[in-house]
Amino acid sequence: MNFTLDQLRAFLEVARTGGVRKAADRLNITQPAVTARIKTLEDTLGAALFDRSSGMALTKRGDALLGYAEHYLELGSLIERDVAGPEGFTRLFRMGVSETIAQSWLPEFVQALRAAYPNLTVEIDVDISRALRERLFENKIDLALLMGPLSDYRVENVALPTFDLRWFRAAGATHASPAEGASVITFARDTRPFRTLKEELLARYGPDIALFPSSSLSACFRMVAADLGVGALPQALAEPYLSRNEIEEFDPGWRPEALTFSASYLTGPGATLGQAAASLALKTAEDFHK
Amino acid sequence: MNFTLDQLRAFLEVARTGGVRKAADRLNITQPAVTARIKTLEDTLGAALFDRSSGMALTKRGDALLGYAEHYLELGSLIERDVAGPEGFTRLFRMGVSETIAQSWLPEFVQALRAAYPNLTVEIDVDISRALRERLFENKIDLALLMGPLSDYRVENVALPTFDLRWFRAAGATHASPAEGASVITFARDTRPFRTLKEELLARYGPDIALFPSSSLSACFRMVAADLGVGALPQALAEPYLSRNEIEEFDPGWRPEALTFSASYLTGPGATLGQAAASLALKTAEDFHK
DNA sequence: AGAGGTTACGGGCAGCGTAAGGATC
DNA sequence: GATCCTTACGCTGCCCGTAACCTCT
Repeated sequence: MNFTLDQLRAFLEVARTGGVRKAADRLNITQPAVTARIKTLEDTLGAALFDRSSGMALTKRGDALLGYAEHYLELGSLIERDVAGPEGFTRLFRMGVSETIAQSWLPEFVQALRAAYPNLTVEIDVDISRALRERLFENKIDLALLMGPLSDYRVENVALPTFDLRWFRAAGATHASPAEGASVITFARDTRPFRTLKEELLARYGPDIALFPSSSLSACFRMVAADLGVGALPQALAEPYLSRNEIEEFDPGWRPEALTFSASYLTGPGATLGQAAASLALKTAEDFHK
Repeated sequence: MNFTLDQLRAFLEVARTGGVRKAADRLNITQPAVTARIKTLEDTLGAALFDRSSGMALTKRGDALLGYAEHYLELGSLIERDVAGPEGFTRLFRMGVSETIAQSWLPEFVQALRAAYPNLTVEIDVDISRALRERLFENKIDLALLMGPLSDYRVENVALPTFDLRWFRAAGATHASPAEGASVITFARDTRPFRTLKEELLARYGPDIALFPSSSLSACFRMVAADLGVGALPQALAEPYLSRNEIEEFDPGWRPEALTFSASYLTGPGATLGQAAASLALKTAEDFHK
């Protein structure tokens, strides 16, 4: 009579999602592996846990196991929280990061994370915030560093320092300005800053302003330097271009509102590491912003 | 972060007994295996659990783990009790049996046990009750079928049918009787029946009665049949010798008191199987005694 | 035919026992 | 030197992923 935590996790995930395939996705293992775990668990317990005839429905015994299994995993995360040391976290930690952060203090953060948890395998996924949100809810990433807090009861948000947006243009292009019809280069379509900026520009200058969204922030800066338009971009990332004299800041009389970021993770058992990493991200970001 | 129930069991046993060696004894594995389990557990938790400098004392973290580990094992036995089926008991079940029972309904009991729990590996150890008692407290056997209830708060006793003792002599040896100085053949030295019988004989017939203790009950019967003395032996085991006309019963005017047996097991988590087996033993014994 | 679950199979790794090696009293 | 605990090592058995198979719609 010896079952493992992995088996119980697989059991719970199948019971919750109602399918072996979905459970396998969430557990990051192959689908036959989930089948095998369930089968082994059923063998060691000597009882059928699922009724396969109508699509993996819980049997009576499976239902009885449900509560115990949850209790088990809770205990596991309590141990993780109260007795495990930093070196105990030997596993994959998947982060989703929006590009603004990836371009600023992400390296320092990863370094700090690896120093604090030396056995952690860190996997980084740079994408737009909307995609990160989805991936977080799908449990495909453990921590998301993205724009704005996520308002969902399942999510814990740690507010990060904001990024001020400033106007930039190619160095010496003294007349370029949105007021004079210059194109505006900014974030990828489908992001919140893009939409608010678009509305703001429409309200201030009418419908003729062209917006060039780019999925790469550094591409934005390079396009600004090449005088393809002016940019409303994070001040914190402009320094290298400014010091190389490729771009210059200017003031058209207003600024887009600052970008708010948060470190967000799903709550519930197993969130210990997400919580710790979010705090560390906040600390790193504060150091970075002086 | 993946620890095993086996690791927690080893941890608990070392913490309780204060030694790796003793823990290994109780867990029925070698001592290096215990070391390895503890080490692996410490590695996966990334924290030292024992302070080796002064003989395996718990560290602060080890102490914190203690309560959680106990809770874990409790949950494990709850699952065993509530969701596992009979086929789930795939393990070694060690029984200690006193010879009287081994000679009577033990085969039927083992058969019934194996039918109820087909995956059980049953190990049988026939010895005198005093030795069985020790082995039970050392956790070297899971169930003891022995004489009399064990009065200890750790032990649960299920009363079994008693065995009446009768007097037997060789068939046709009409004059053999303890009153006429015949030797008395009975149980092994160091058993309770031996002592009470000895006192009784001393009180009734004086110090001249020779007592021949034998460690084998069937040897007792054969010695009686060979007219080496008379026997005070369990009636229930006499039938084959009576029907083959090798021995006969006689009445010297009194009988030793009946033997009381019990199925005894240690209480606590993990006693599910002991409890079930004890009930089954009672049922089998009652059937045997008609 | 396609989606979802199980079975077959080969490779890697973990955990056991035996045997040898410290450390501490 | 005796008593514990740990390390070394070969072996077995488990569990994963790949790939083929089954079954129901």
